[in-house]
Amino acid sequence: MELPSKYSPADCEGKWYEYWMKHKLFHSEPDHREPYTIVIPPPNVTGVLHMGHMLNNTIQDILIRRARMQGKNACWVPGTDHASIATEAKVVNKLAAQGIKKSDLSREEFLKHAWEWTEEHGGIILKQLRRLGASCDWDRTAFTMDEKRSASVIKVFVDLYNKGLIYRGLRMVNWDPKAKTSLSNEEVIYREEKSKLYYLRYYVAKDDMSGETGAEGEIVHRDEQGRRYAVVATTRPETIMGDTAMCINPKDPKNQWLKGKKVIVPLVGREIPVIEDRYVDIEFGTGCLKVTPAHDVNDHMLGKKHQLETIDIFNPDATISEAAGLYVGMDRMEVRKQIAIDLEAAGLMEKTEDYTNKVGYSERNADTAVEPRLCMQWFLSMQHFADIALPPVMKDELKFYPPKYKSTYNNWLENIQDWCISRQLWWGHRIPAYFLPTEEGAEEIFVVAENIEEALNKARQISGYENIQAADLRQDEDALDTWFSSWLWPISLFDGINNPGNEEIKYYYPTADLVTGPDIIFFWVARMIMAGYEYIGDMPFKNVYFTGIVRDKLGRKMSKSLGNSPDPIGLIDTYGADGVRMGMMLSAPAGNDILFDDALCEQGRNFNNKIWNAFRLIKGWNVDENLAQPESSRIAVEWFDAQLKKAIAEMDDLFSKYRLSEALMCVYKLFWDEFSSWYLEMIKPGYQQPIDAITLKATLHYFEQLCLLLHPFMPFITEELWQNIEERAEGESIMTQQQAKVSDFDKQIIEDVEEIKNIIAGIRTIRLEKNIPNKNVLSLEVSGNYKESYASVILKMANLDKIEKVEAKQATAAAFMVGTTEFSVPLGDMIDKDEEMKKLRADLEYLEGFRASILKKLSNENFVNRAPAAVIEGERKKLADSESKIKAIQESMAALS
RNA sequence: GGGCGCUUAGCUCAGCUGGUUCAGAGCAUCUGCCUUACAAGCAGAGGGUCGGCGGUUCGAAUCCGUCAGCGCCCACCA
Repeated sequence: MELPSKYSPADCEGKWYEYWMKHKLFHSEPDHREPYTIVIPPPNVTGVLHMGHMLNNTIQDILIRRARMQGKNACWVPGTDHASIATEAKVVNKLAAQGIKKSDLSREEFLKHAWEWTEEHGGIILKQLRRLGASCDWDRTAFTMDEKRSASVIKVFVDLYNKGLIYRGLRMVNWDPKAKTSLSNEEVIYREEKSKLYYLRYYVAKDDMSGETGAEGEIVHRDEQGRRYAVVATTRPETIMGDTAMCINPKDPKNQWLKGKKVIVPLVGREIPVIEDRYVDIEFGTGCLKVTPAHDVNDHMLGKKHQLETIDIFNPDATISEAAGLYVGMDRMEVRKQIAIDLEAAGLMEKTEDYTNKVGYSERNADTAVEPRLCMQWFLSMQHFADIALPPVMKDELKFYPPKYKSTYNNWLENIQDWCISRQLWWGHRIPAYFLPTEEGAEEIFVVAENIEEALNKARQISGYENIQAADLRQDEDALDTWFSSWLWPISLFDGINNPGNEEIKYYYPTADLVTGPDIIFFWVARMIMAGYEYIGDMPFKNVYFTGIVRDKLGRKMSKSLGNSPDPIGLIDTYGADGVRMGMMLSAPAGNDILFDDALCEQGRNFNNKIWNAFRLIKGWNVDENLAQPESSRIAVEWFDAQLKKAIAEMDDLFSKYRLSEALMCVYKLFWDEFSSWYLEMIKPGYQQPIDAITLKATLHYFEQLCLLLHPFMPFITEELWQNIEERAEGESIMTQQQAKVSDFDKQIIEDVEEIKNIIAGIRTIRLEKNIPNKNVLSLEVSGNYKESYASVILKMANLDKIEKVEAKQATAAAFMVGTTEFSVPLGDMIDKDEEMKKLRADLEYLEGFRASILKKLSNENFVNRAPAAVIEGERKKLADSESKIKAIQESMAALS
């Protein structure tokens, strides 16, 4: 068989993925084996693969493939999320491009467009995951809005409502004026922004202009006519139309004179009372606060406390409403500019100052500032859920990797606020609440039920509505927050809501690991834990692996606007899926941000070639059944066995700690350094010479074992090579082979060979320094002890003709030390005495310094008296070693001169 | 304002229940090699007083304090 010298991913990847699919190797059914389940964090149905997905899914695939190769029944369930607000926004934009306005469509018409869009773009991302090699059980592909998942959501809503945990109320919520929907607190991102602080004049109403000077410390403003006014500092002058009070701190000496007065809202001319509340910070601005109960969370709180009127001056799209009386129809941002000009012109603007404050933005509409708005919404009471979800994490029953996120989690749950679950959107699960017809202005009456029939039944039990018909019921227009379906994901995927206690949920739940980003710890992770305990009574997953954020090599977030986000599929085309997977993993310790660089994929690709070429070498050998196994090969085989077992133990430990990049590095070094650079060189027959059967068999076995260890990281090339190690039956795959289990190994031989390697390296260094080609045969002389039983390996690896024990080294030999033994290579007149002397002197100097420092330590009474015996013993040994080395060097120097 | 975390070779990071597995790894760099597995490679080499200062200790990258810089999360100062 003739193999090319470079591995070609394109020739292998598609082929083997199809093979795996054809033989249903990703599919899982409950059986007697231990289950190992991962549910994918469902990407947005219309999304495309980005680097974050690549990282996340590479990790999941590594975990799932490894579990499979350890005899577990591995099940990785894929799916997509309907992402209500994001998808709806995309559909709205697409329709707008076609000249269709959402407001011109009925709900049904809009949903038809949305489904079309979903079907057109849906699942692209899942197809892309196949290029990565993701071994998902595609037969189980789910969608958060498919039939089962939708039924689960509705059932849970009704259940929680019946439990009294869901309620409806008029609250101040975060309002996205672009999407015209409410948002949960978690969906608001605060950004620091440069703005202005406007100081406005609020004249005192019906001012008698008395009170020449107030009490001590009072500050009374007067204009040219002597009229008194208060100054209010605000960042939002456009909301003054909604002012219904001015508030001062009752203890504020500056503003005592305002007590009990009324002031006039500038421009608007309305009189509002001055109220007193200790909420107001005396030190901030002038100590006077304008109160706009409809448009600020704190003002709303003040409004309720002091029974203030609420004037909502905004329309849902944040243009000014009729109620404002001024600037009606204008956008809030425009009004801010205009009103500043008008206030200035009217002499009502005292001054402006530059100011930095935090403005909330919608997570999905990054350019739209969120507006606090009072409206009727549905909420989920969270205290109950916090109570059940906090302890298991704090007690490490459910583990977080890295554990630092426990504090974040704890912090959020201890300050939990109710979850606003309704969204004024159409794309999503419609809230199963049905309103009964009522008189205009009367309190609303509704029933919550899984479907219209049940709703009708419930409605008919309400007095006065015994004869109500389905057509009289009006379902709530709102949809549920996307996360209200995602939080059920680990349960609903196995139909555990609709069909509690079914075989699948019993078998696959709790899942093993969740792999996700820390950015959705509140949105999703915490809420899944809540739903898990509420509905199954158990954790949804045993471990959470938080990945970092993928950044570019300069540490910047990847973003479209920066153009620093590589196209994942393009990367796979260039470096191969295995190369890219390795590139991702090489720099991804759990929880750390990863600084992605193409060079890492290149390293991955290079590693592929290394593996490929090692295989070419082994495959190229001819076996001679009559050939005896050389001693050096016997040692090599024995040594590598230990080395392999050692690495397996290390990897096992690293995997148990979710240190995947270190596990990869471990097998990387095992393959490249130990196997390729040492083992293969030790057993390599001379050019065109045959190899003995025992060594070849062992080597093929080791190669296969290495492939098994590498497979979770690089599935394609390992399958390709595994299939070529020997003839395999159709349907067989490396995927389903079992990796070797951890076992004891010979530590001594590893230690011994390390010493032998040092001797070989010493000789190689001499060759390099003296410019002696590898093919020139040298001899080695030893003064002292060394592991003679390994002589055959040294002879072969260093190309020596003999190793002789001598009393003292020859004057014309280049020497080096390994441990306390001196080795030398006689070089005759090739030696440069001065050069050699210089080197020896430097070594001597270093050793003498070293000895001095130990002597100093050992003569320190405190040290000798207090340090443990073992430590002192160690120091004594160091001293003895250094002294024998010094002696050897002095002898060499004497011989040279 | 509250909380969490980070600072170790040029880069990315490991080590942090104190002492020969303590100064490490990978990449990058430098030197010499196109030696028939691999130049996407081989063989060698150099490189850090572990952010600053103070303390505890016989002994500190490791524990304590403090300062500086960086990052993240939470919070209603207009």
